[in-house]
Amino acid sequence: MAPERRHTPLAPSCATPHACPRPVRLHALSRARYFADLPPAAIETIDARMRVRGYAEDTPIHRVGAAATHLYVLAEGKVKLIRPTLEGDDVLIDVLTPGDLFGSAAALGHATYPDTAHTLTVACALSISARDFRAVLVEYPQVALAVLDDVTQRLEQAHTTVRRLASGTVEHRVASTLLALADKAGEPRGEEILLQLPLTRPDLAAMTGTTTESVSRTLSRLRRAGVIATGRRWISITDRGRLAELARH
Amino acid sequence: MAPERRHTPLAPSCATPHACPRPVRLHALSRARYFADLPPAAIETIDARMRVRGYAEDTPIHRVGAAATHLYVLAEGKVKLIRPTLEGDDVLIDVLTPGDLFGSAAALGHATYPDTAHTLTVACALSISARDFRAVLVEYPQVALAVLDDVTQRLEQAHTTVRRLASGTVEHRVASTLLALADKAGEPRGEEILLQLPLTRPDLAAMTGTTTESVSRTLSRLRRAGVIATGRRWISITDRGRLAELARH
DNA sequence: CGTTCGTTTGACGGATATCAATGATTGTGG
DNA sequence: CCACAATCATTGATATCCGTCAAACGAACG
Repeated sequence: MAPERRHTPLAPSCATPHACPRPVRLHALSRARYFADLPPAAIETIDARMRVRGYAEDTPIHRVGAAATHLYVLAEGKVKLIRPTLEGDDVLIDVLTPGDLFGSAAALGHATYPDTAHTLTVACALSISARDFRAVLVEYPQVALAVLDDVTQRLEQAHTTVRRLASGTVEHRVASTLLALADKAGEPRGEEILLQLPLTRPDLAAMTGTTTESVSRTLSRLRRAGVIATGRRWISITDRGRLAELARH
Repeated sequence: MAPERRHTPLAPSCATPHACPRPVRLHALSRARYFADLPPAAIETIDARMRVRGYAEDTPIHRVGAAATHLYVLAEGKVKLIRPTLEGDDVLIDVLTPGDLFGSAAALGHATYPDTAHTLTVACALSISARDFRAVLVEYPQVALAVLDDVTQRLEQAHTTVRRLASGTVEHRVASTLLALADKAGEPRGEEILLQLPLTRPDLAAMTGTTTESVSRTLSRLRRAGVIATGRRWISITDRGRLAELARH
């Protein structure tokens, strides 16, 4: 079935944690969609108010229930947003990629974070206090508009997720979740699209509202159908068209 | 079981459609959280850029796929946001109450609306073109912050909905959906909380990701347990504590 | 009074959660 | 370099929840 068997095709998380030198910071800032259109001087000003920190793989950046003091902009790596249910199991709300804003509860005067941000890979995030953030928004209205655009887009995305979860069979949900992930964090590898995420079966189950076993069974079926290739903590999409077909019908 | 049987306890939608006189408009504007803190002069300025329209019950305000030209602020009534799945059935994404912003795709440069806004009751909405809206945001940074707060809050809400849909049985989802609705549109009626919404079983099914029949069965069970009282297009919560119990456990 | 729409209930089969065990991959320490 | 432990993934068997089909019922409206 699968042309060949590979081991961990994911690019190694070789970036050194806890090291984000100033050029990297500035680059990250200018790449973040909020600041892309600002003059370099303004970016420097904003940079002065932000702090940078690197995080190792599988590390919490902020935890649910903790005091919400800072906002974050993801500069490098992938981060998952998880929200605990009252029964103890977590739901994977969203996967963040560089440029995404998170921890925005802080800007709202919320006392605590409603969810936990957890690194999937080695990551680097910029943080800014809620007060400073609001000051920047007032000072640069175009930034406020850009942030608003981003959050609105995320809201759309969340609504799409709601639609996804509310409809269809496990196979539908898994297929369309894989497509969404491919769009967000997929990397073309010749014919296939490799999901550059160390996602486990429990992670996928938490995203699709099902169980580890059902996800495994579904992926096995898709693998036998030649639509995807999977391994330990990685998934590659070999037939995007057919996958979209399965998600839709 | 139920102490007494009532017919349509919902307050009649007696407001005259298509009539939103200027004082009502100004009141609505100042009540909308975006403009609450602005001086009256600023509110008048903004009002000048907005148009008002009344809508009859069960009427679309904007349809999915239509050109996204305007944003709306709900001034009166209740509106549901629905998004069609590719299979034809709709998913009820959110229920809007006065003060809520919707149609915000227009502000993002999206060509078309990603969802349909449909009135549940007689309603009144203010509309403003995307261009004018952005102008207002630049002119009044505090408004931009307020709007950002609102959208962020809605994002949180959407994430909560995702969590709800991704976990538990139909009974869990129905119970927690009822609680969310009670918080948003509930009206205390002595001991009980009446949901001031003409929600049908299909509507609830579209919110909880299940079928009309399953919703009906679940509600019947809850009714027999004395937790709620139901009728044609209305639901009342008689034992909020127990309902929360069912949603949690 | 009859029609219509919303709701309820029953029966049945299939999808899926659950329980349980096995297999595969990675990393660790000898 | 190998063996072991730990983690992740897979597969099977079974019970059950829930979606589907079908029919009857009740309230609202003209």
